[in-house]
Amino acid sequence: MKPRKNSAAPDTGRPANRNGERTRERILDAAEHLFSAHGIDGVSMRDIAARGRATLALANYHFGSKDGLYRAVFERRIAPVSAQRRAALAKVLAREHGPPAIGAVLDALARPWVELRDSPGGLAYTRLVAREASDPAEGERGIVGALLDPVARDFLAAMKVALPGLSRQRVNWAYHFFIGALLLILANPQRVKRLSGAACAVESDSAVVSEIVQFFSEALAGSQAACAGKAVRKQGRKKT
Amino acid sequence: MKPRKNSAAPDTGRPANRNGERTRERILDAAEHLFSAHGIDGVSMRDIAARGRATLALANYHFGSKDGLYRAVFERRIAPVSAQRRAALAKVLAREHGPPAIGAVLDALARPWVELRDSPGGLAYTRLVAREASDPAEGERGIVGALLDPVARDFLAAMKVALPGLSRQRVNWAYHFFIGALLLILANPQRVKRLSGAACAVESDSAVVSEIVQFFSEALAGSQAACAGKAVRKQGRKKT
DNA sequence: CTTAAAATTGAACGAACGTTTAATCAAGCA
DNA sequence: TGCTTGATTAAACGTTCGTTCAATTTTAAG
Repeated sequence: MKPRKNSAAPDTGRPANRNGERTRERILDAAEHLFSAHGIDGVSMRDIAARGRATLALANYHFGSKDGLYRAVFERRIAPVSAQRRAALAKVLAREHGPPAIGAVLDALARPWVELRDSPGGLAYTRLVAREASDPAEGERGIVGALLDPVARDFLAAMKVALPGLSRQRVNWAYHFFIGALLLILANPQRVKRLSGAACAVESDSAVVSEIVQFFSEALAGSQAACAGKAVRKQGRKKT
Repeated sequence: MKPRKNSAAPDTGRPANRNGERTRERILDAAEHLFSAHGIDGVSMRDIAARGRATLALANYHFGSKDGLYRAVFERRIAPVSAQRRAALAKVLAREHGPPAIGAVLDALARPWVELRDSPGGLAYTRLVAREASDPAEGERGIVGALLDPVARDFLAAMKVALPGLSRQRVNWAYHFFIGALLLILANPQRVKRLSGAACAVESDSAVVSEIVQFFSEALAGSQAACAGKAVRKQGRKKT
């Protein structure tokens, strides 16, 4: 009678009511949009149910609680985008001659998110992820830690490989600065438009992510070259 | 009987109840802490009043409404920190020989915020500002636009002066990337700690802001040098 | 001391909140 | 056809929300 559980993989033998799946997704769409715009505490279950053309009780029936619905919104899209990021990273790391280019790593890190924005609801989802990752109370919910951190660690490791000349501290900081820049642009591009107007074309997400990747790539490549130069000048080795 | 108005400057002839001012500040302290931790919708007026050792009705008496209290929290600290930032910027721009150093501009931009964190409640305030600036609905409230944007435009102009070799687009993007990195570190350093552990010392705010300033300074100085080199090589002028 | 304004209180208002319950509907299977 | 099970509904649960009001206390001034 009562699922009351997140059925992330409904691969049970039961065919399950197809109509039920469709309403489930309608509610998820509504929740995704409203949560991303106003946060989990700024939206009521009634608002979500109404926007998803469903009953209040039905939303609780499918997701158990408001917190369950919030988590389900994240879990719905995380697998595909994480797979895309991992695949892009693997392709970058597959190069055999020399360390991977830092620009390619950063692109694999950010591009899947911005490509997600072209799909319906994708824009709202990226804003929701940005909101959650910036929330000081994020650790209590554990969503970021469970869904985003594993992939993040892979990219951190890849960045260290791509930047052998930089210290671990430097690479770590660079990662977090990069994520911070990306999240702010994803979450609130309105202020960029307000302050910079025509000087920054916020409309094209793809162009924006290219700008971020290029900026940080040049910064890190330059920093690594400077450090290598210092090392060569000081120690007289590492001529490869 | 009823003030119902924000008395930002209580310079009326009336001395006003001294005890009233103290409770006002107690309520503001409580609101600052709770709003920064859970957002405006994640906290009730009752929670705030209780933490400020005041009555629920008293909080509404002093600030009119929940939204008024939220705005009052921002307005209480914005003047000093903005003055500090403007003073620091003026000192940087006062140098007569050559354009100002970009690192000094960025330091004047970020340092007052991190210094604010040493005062009681300052840490909560910076997190609250970061939360508000990252909120997609920030434009509707207008707090950022009214209190933060004016100073931001001054720093944007100063950055263009400090980086004459870079295009306006590039400088604008750099500003927003810098703010994004800064806001994420201010709002949620827990994830940095979780992912990078001992590699990133999040404990010292001053060290963190130095790291950000250094990273972006080197990136921008390097980018400008590269562009200048290209220009010299291509066009053969601008030898000063 | 008197008095008016400011500060503070307890109590209540109606509305909205998340959650639950019991009943009904729709479908696949025996 | 009956039966089982998931999907869906209307209604209500008790709680908490922001706001308001009338009354009281505190303060500063005449």
